[in-house]
Amino acid sequence: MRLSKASWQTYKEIPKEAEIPSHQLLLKAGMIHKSGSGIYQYLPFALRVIQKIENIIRQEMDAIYSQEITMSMVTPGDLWKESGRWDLMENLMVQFHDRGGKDLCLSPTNEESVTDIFRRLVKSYKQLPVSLYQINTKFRDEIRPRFGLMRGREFIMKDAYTFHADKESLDIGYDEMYKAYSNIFTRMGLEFAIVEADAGNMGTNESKTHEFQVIANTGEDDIVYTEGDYAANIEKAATTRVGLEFLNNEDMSEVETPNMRTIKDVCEFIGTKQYQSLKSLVYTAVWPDREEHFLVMLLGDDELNELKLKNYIGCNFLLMTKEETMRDLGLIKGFIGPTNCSENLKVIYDKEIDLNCSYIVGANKKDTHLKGFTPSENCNSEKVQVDLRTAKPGDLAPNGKAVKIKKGIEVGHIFQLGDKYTKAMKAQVLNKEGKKISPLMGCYGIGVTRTMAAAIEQSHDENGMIWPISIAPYQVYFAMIGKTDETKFLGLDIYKELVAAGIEVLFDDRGLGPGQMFKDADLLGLPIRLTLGERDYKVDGKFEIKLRKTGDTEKVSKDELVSVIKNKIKDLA
RNA sequence: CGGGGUGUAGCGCAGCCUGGUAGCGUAACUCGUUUGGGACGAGGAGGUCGGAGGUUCAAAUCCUCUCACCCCGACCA
Repeated sequence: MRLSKASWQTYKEIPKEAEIPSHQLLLKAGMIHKSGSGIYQYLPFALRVIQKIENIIRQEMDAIYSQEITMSMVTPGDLWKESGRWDLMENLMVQFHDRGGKDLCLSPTNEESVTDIFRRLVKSYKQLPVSLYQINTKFRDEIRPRFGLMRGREFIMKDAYTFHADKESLDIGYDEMYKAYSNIFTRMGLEFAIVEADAGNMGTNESKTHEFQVIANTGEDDIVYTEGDYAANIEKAATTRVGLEFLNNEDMSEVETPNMRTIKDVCEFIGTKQYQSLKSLVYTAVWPDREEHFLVMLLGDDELNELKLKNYIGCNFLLMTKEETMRDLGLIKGFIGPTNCSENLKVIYDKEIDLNCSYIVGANKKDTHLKGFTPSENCNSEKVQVDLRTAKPGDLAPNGKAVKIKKGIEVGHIFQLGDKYTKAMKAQVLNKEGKKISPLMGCYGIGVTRTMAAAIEQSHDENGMIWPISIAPYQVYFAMIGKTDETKFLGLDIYKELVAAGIEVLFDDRGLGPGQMFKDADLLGLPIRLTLGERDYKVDGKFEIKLRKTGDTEKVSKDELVSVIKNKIKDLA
């Protein structure tokens, strides 16, 4: 592309709404425009990145014999009613109706559509497994869109779906997809981690599910990992603590703790370690038809992992219990404990708590704590023990190594769905015995536009983006400095020669000052910058090649240009 | 939805407290000089001050309502 023919505008100042590097740089480099909250226009250079990402995905999907399809973005409400998600996803979906009053929605995901395709297409186990994918626009009316492309409402996603006769086949399909995903993100030049994840509403507890996380400081997810062989999303990570020394079987007594509402205050006052006390949290679990209240007990210096609690309870959502409800349950805020409270309150202990040891807890009495509280002796309610705590650095992973935590951006997620949709939508096939079975499904997503943003988050500097060559909008930024016809002809010649050699070149023939071109080049972050400077060229007849990532430069003569650049491209790949 | 914040030219901001009819920087436009890190000079253009209502002789400014957007939480590729 010649910039003199292109529509491209960069900016010196960036809209204040952009807070993270990818959002700021995409706007500054004129690659995207916002058209509404969480909705963006992709301008030419962004589109080129997107297309490159898509093509890598296509190649890797093709390699595992997944077939590309395109499902409609608008889907009929009837399909969603069959699966039961029409009402369930009401808040996430934009729902509307046509002139005939028929319900429609903008697809936030496509399990229903693909299952519908499947049930019309496949009648026999002999046709299994089936693997289909699409790369398409999704719309999710997110509660809070943010960070530009990182969490948009409209975004591009690759979603793949597989159908299998049995679990064994599903596992094989899942592993293939797992490997394909590894290849995809590796080829994109991204540093990423594959982590054990929480299945959320998508699957059951036995379903395998992994997330692909691009490592970046601005990531929204915490990844708990050890060197080598363990990585899990903090939502899921089940680690254990080390070096705890609990007190044994003390007698229980009341301690006056006026106005000491934090564990820190109480423990300092009594002179114990924070983990020798128990933290009491009150949660209300909500189902469509009922509510239940829970008292969650954790070691004093641990934090609750709400997702673990929600998964254990199996409710629709979880709320902090309201103050008046707490009063009804006999709980005094700041001094809550598992004694003297209502029978309507179910007590759950975190698994790190040794029920036979003694702790400081709230006494459910104003300005009072209990010392020497031993769950097995001083509490008559049922003692349920579950892993509820949030993993911390230094904990031990299942492999016995101490874990660390780093930030990640979830760019891919693979799930085993089971027969949830095939059952609900009666997508059945005949097995060998001629009996109807509901095939097992897997679903596999990649956030294409999010991946573009994640690549920037991972790789940029104060001057702009630094693209991995496999997804850069172009491979080479060719800056031409000089105004004489001679230089212009030379530049155009070189440009044509490079293009003819199959190199992707962005030719800056705008005739701007060198500073402006270099600033734009750095901002756009193409891996290789080629400069034709009239002044220098007259002296030594050479061009300059500079690498965006390292800043290394070298001088090259005209005849070597194509071969040197081709080698650089190879080195960068 | 709860909490916090912002809306004035494409973008970044000042003006608002103490009402008098809008300004700075930058980008974009024209002319000229510049050409290895956003260069300089000159000229011109661009705004229903988010919207509605109210107070007032007079509202960007004060009052009421409303909308949009951003940030913190639940959601997720």
